[in-house]
Amino acid sequence: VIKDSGARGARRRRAPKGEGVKLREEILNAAERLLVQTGSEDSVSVRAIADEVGITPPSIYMHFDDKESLLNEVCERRFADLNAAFERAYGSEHEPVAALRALGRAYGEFALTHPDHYRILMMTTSSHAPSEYEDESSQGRRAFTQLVDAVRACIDSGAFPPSDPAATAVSLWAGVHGLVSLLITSPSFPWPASAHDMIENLLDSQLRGLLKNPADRPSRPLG
Amino acid sequence: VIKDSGARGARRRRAPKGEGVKLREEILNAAERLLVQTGSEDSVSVRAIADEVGITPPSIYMHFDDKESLLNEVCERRFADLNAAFERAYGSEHEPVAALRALGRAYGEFALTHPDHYRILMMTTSSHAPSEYEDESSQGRRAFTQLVDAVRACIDSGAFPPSDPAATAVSLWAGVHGLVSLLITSPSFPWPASAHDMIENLLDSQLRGLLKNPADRPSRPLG
DNA sequence: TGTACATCAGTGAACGCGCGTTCACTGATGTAC
DNA sequence: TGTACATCAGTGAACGCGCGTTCACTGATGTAC
Repeated sequence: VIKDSGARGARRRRAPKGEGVKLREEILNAAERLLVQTGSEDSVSVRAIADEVGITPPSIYMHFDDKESLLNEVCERRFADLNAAFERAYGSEHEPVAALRALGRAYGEFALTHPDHYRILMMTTSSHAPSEYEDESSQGRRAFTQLVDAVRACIDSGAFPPSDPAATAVSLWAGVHGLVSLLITSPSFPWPASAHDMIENLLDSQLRGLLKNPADRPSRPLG
Repeated sequence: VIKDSGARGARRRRAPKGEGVKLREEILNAAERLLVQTGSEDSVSVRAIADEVGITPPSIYMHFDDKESLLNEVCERRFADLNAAFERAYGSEHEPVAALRALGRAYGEFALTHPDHYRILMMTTSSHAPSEYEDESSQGRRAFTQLVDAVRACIDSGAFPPSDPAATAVSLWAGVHGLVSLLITSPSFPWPASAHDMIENLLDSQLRGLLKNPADRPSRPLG
């Protein structure tokens, strides 16, 4: 049996000195691509990643200690994206409540645009990120801190009555997270409206519940 | 090597005629026990279940077509429990808003008492229950219908303004589901309060956002 | 410009593992006589 | 009450599979002379 020397069988050109980082990057991208395609962490095997890149499995270990640290890095990268989206959204509004709402919308959009990343980041007890939240500087902590700050701004402006901003932030986070994670988990559920409309409806009623004077709210039809 | 004939090595007494159902039940219980202990569907292998029961793996196939239908049955059983808890909670209150609140509380309690079942039921895209919600008579559908009915009662009583009860039910479901699923997924997150307090706080602000006249609400301290 | 050589990115083969499932079988239970 | 026999619940061994990881190696790249 003679191996054909086409693209499939071709041996990878060895990376020149100092360009090993390139392959490392390629591996991360491939892992991410597979995660999106299969939608399950379990299907992303070291072998599959190597195949996707066009290298052999052992090569992975030149660039990563083990599978866990590889996936860990993929996740941190995506969390950084979420933070970027948060900053864009928050910067786009000046009124504190509107800015808070923009955060909620951005969060939901992020989740529904990257459902597979979202599932891995937020819907699994990731063994490979044991101290995700313990590390003050982690991307996850940064995102939550920004949400708390946004709630505090609403309290400071007098739009919300005084209360623990962290507790309120948790309620808001819970609402949007709950909705998007249900949408991701159960797409075949008979949802009463589009994802977008349900997110807006949820933010409506959540923010109304938080306002000091609900009559102040920017009016939106409900019925 | 002589096998000791103690409890370990003892061959199982063959079930007498008509009592095959007993072993079937034992298998389901063992699968459930393992699910709770390991907290992961992946660790519940056919071999582990057989071991837990004290039989050999092939015996499983006398009672179930395959692993999938076994796990499917375990899940439906737990959903039935949720429905029972719903009925108890709803029956315990006569005022519609209080009854709705009782449902929310019961849901959260169910999730936090059986976190591993909850994860499997509500936090994974269960390949083994593809038509969970399409089947009108499924336990999952029953639970959601009860929630919608409770919301409708609030609207009918005049406590909530007229709106689509299903859409409002989704918002409430999202909130409590979001909170408990975050608690389950990220126990090491620096939560600002106890699970119980956060659920109450969430229900407070959610219900306040839904009431026609928020001043009517049963007063609870917030600060 | 030409040659010998060190480096080290990537390879090929293999390891031990646990998985779901199958198959021909064993042997206690219950029945027919 | 005693014996021959059919049933069928549960067994033991094996199947093929994909997994993460290891190891000694190969051979193109880049360098020293």
